[in-house]
Amino acid sequence: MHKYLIVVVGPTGIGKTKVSIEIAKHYKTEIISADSRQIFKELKIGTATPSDEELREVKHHNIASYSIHDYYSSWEFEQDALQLSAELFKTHNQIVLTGGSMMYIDAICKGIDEIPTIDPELRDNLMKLYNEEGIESIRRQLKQLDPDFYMQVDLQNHKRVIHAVEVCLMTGKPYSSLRTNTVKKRPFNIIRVGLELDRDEIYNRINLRVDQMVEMGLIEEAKQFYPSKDLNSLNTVGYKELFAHFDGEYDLDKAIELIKRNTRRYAKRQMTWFKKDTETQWFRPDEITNIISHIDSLMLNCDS
RNA sequence: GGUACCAUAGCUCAGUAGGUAGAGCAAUGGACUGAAAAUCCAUGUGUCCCUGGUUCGAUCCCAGGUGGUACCA
Repeated sequence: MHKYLIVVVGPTGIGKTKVSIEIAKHYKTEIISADSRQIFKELKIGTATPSDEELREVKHHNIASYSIHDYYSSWEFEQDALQLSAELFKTHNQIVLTGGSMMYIDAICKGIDEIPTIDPELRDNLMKLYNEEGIESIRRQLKQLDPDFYMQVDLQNHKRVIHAVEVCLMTGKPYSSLRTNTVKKRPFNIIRVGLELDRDEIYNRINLRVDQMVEMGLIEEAKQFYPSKDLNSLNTVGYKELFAHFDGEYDLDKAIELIKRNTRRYAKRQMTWFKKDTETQWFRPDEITNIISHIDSLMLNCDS
């Protein structure tokens, strides 16, 4: 009997939680979340973390397991998720992986290259340089340290340029030499299920969900973390707009409008990313039966 | 019922001394290998309300309609 990782992807707000619970219940298994913000225990309302009831229905992993003050990235996620899946596959043939964090999904399905974690001081220094002198000085460094990558990177994107430079400085090697461009072998099969709806429907759901978050106390939740607003973990839709509102940049209605807009844009980016994968089979979130039979037929094919 | 004003992009509006049009917001397409709910790039989508008239040519001028708003009855 083979092992299967059932990966459920789709834009934010489309109903991944519900569908993945149904799938997990059907196969009597557990869920690994691939969500870069639900992983923080402090963030509940603004990240639409599954409710206590939902968490009781099916065991979820990688939800509320770190603090917003911890350093966490897709590398840590790859490690965590692989270890977890190995553990779960001892007693299950299927595991459900669900989440909207595109790079986290890739980290477990394809793997990411081994690169050392960047010394925070080094990153701060480069960031300072960027803020003081602009992107040009960072670009110059990259051109010298890794001319190959300089040619392919988006030179307007300071995060990419800075990251390449910090990797070069950290390892003493060109960043491009560490990029293997390979997909890592995994000890399990991957079945990809995508959830989709008409754009209008997704956007309506998002707008509605934001209003519900506000009713549930999103503003109070954000207020609580205002002192830590510069943390990367809080550079998050739903919080950053409220922080700006607390700073007096605009009124509350405007903040809520921006949360809706930025969530919509996030959903669009997710769709662009997920649509690229040609192996994903797409369903409406209410087609549970079809989804299960699709998974069953893929497994049957593989096992025979 | 009368008078006035308005009707242009999804929304709010600008504009054309007559040569089929442009801002803001919203939106759309895309990139993505350790910050990824992050970060970055590109893009104007239009029966200029309808029907006639004048004109080489009308979104613009004229007439009539339709819809809206305000005021007067």
